[in-house]
Amino acid sequence: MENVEKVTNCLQCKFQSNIFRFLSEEELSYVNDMRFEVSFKSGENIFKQGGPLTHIVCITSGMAKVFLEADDHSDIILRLMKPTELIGGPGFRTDNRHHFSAAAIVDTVACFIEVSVFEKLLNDNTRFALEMIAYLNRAHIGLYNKLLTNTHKHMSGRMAGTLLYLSEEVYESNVFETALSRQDLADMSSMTKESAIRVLKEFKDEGILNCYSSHFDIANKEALRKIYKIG
Amino acid sequence: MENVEKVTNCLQCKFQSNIFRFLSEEELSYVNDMRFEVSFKSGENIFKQGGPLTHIVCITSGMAKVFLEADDHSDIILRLMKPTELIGGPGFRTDNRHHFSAAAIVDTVACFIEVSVFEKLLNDNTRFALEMIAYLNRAHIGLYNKLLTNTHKHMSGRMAGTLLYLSEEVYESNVFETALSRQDLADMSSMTKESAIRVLKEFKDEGILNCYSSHFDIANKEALRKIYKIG
DNA sequence: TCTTTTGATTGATATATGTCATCGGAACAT
DNA sequence: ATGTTCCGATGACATATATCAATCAAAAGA
Repeated sequence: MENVEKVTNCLQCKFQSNIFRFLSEEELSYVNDMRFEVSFKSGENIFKQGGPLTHIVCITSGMAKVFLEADDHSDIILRLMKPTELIGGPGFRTDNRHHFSAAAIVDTVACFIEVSVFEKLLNDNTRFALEMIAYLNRAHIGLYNKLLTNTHKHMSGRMAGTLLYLSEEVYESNVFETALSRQDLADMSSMTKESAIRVLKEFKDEGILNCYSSHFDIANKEALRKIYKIG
Repeated sequence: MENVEKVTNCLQCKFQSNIFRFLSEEELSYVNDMRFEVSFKSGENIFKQGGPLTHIVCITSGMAKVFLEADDHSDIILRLMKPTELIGGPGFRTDNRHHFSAAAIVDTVACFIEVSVFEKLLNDNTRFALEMIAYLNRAHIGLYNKLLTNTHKHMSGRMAGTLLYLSEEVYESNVFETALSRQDLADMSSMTKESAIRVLKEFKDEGILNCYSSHFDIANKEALRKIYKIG
C-alpha cells in the first residue's frame, strides 16, 4: 500500500487524467522498483530532441518546458510540465528517438522509467493500453488547437492563449510568478521576443494585464479570452 | 482466407503501416461482417468536425481531404486520404466527437466500421493495441512537422512542402493531375489563395515547376527540397 | 566596488503576407 | 445564345510582423 501511494504520487498524470489508475498493486509496485530519480538545475536539458528514447520521464518536483527545436535554432514550446506529469514521446514504439527536447526551467527532480517497463505494462494490462490510447488522443486534440492558433491567429490572440494557458493550466491563478523569460513566452506564442514584449505592453496599456519582470497579474480575463477567441 | 484478403484489401493502412496485420482470421472476418460501404460525390462531406464519432472510416476508392475548420471559416488541410487508408480521430476513447472534417475531393467510396468493433479488437488483442499506439505516435510526429513548417517557414518553404507531399506521398510521381483547387493548396500551406498562386508562379518563373490548371510537373525536385529545408 | 554579462525594452525600418478590387475564361444552367 | 457562377490570375495597397540597432537595468563575477 505504501508502494501504491508512492507511485501514484510520482506517476499520476494530472494533466491528461491518471493513466495509472488501472494498474494493479503488483504492477504499481513493479513500476516503483524500476524507477529512479535524477536532479536537474534550472536550464539543464532533461532529454534532447533526436536523442534515444530509452526512458519515460515523470516530473517529481520543479517544472520543465517541452519544446521542438527547428533547423534555424528557434524553438516552439509545446507545453510546461508540472510535478506528477508524464513525458513520453511519439518515439515510443516507432523510432525510439525523442521528437522534442525537455529542459528544466527551475531546479527540477524527475523520475525515469525504462521504456521496456511500459511495454510490459501495456502488454499485460489491456485497460492500461486503452487508457494510453485515450491519453495520446487527448494530446492530439491539443496539437490541433496549437496548429489552429499558431497559424490562423494574430500575435495578440496567440499571446492571449499563452497567458490563459499559464493562468489556467499551469499556475492555476490569475496572479503568478514565472521562471519563463520573455523569449520563452515568445516561443510559446510563435513570435519573436520583441513582438512578445510589444504585445504584453499593449495588454498593459489596455489594462488587461499587469506585469513586471517575472510577476504577472491578469486583470481582465474576459477581455483576454475574447482576444484569444477573435484572433 | 477470402475474407482476410477482402478486409486487408479494404483496411490495410498503407500510410502508417498496416495496423491490421496482427489480427487473427476470425477477427478480420468479424470486422468484415461489421463493415458497410457508402458512396460520396466529389465535394461532399464524409464526416464533420464537431459531429459524433460513431464509426471509423476507411477509404475504398477515390480521395478525401482531412481538414480542421477554424472559427473564421478558414480551413487547414491536414492530409489527403487514399484508398485503404484509415481515418480514426482523436475523439476515439475521449469525447467521441470528430475533431476534424473529411470531404471527398473526387467521387469516393468509404467503408464504415463501428467504433465498438474497434474497441472490442483493442480489448481482445494486445498486439493490435500496441500497434494502434505506434500508429498514433507516427501521426503525432507528422503533426510536429506540420507545426514547425507552418509556423516557422516562409510561404515558399510551406508550398514546397505541400508539393513534395503531393508528389511523394500522394501521387507518387513528379507529374500528376490533381482534383485540388488553388484554395486547397493554400489550405494545405497555411496561406491565402492569392499567395498560393503567386508562389506557384514564382516556382514557374524559376523553372522549378510547370503547372497549368490541374496539371503539375515538378521539374527540379532538388531545388524544391532545398527551398523546403531552408524555409 | 567595478566590470561584465544577460535579459528587457524601445524605436526605426524592412519585408512578408493579407486584403481588396478587377478581369478573363471555363463550366453550367436557363 | 446568353447570362451566371466559380475559379484562376494579377495589380495596388494595407498591415502585421520580423529585423536591426541602441539603451537600460539588473544580476553575476572579479
